Amino acid sequence: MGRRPCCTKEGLNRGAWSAREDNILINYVKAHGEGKWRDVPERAGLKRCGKSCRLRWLNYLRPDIKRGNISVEEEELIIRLHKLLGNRWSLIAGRIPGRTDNEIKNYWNTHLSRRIMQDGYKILQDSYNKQLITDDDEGSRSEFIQGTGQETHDDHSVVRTKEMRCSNAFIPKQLDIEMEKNASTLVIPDWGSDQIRSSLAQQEDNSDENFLMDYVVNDLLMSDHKLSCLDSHQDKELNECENMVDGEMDHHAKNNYIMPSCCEDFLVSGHDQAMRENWRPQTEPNSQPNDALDLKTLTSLLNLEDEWIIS
DNA sequence: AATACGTTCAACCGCTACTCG
DNA sequence: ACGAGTAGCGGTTGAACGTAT
Repeated sequence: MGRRPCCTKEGLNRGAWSAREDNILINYVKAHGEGKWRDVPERAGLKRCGKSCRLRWLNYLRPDIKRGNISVEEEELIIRLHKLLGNRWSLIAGRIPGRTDNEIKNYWNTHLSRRIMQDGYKILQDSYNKQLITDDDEGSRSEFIQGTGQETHDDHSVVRTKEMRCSNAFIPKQLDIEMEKNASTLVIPDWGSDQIRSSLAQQEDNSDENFLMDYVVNDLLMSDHKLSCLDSHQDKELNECENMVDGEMDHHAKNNYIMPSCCEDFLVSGHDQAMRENWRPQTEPNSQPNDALDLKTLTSLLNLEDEWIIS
C-alpha cells in the first residue's frame, strides 16, 4: 500500500492565490489554528492542496510577517549567517525577525549571491567598517538606519520554523569540568546516570550558573575561529559540532549534545561579560534562549565575531 | 509602440525528518 | 521495531513586471 498523496490535484486551483482564497484561509486559521494542513482545504472550502495552504500561510498570510524591503542591517545579517550556516534558509530565517525562509532564499539568489560571487565576503568587511564609523556617533548611526527607510525597532516576532525549536544543550558546570578532562573525545552524556542527576540537582538551586545554549548559535559563533583558537583535539570537537549541525549525528545525540568546552570558552572568554549576558538563557529548560534577542543584539554579536576574524 | 531580455518572487515539487499507532 | 502519515526544508519553475533596444 503506497502513501496517500497529499491531494488528488484534480480540480484544484493552482498558481497565484486570490484575495478571496486568502481571506478564507486567514479566517480558517484564526478559528482553528495551524496544523492538519491536509484537512484544511476540505474544511475551509478551498480548492487548494493542503501543502499549498500551509505554504501560503507561512510565507505570506501570517500576521507576524514583515513586508517590505530587506534593510541594510537585515542584509548584513543574512550574509553573515549564510557565511556560517550555508543554505540553511530556515535557520537563517529563524534569526531574522519577520522574514521567511523563502523570502531570504529568494533575496539571496537574486541580490546577494552574485555580489558574493564577485566580491566574496569582503562586503562584510566593508559593512563592518561602515558600522564602526557610525557606532562612534549614535546620532549618525540612527541616521544611517533611517536612511534605509526601515524602522530601527520593530515588534515583529521571529518567524519560527522547525529548526528553531530544536535542541538546547544544557551544560552543568561539573560536566564541563569532566569534559575538560576528556577533551580528546566528544562527550555524549547519559542523562539517566547518577552523576548527571546529581550534577543537575546541585545546580537547581543556582540556576544563574546554568548556561543553556542553542547549538546552532554555537556553530554560528565559533566556526570561523577554530583555526586561530583551537588546538588539534579541540578541532576534532569542533568537527563533531559541525557534523551535528549537518545532521550526521543521530537524533538522540542531537538532543543531548554537550558543547565542547572550547566552544563554550569562546562564548565565555569572548570580549566581555555583556556578550555572555546576551546569551544567558531563561532558566526553563524548554525555553528558547534567543527569543529575547532582537536584530540589533544579534548584529552586535556577529560584529564581535568579526572582530576576531579581522584581528 | 512593440519586442526581447532580465529580474523578482510566489508557488510548486520532491525529498527527508519526525511523529504516532 | 516498523510503517504510514505529516510537516518542513531547499531547489526549481514560471508568471508578472521592469528595462533596454
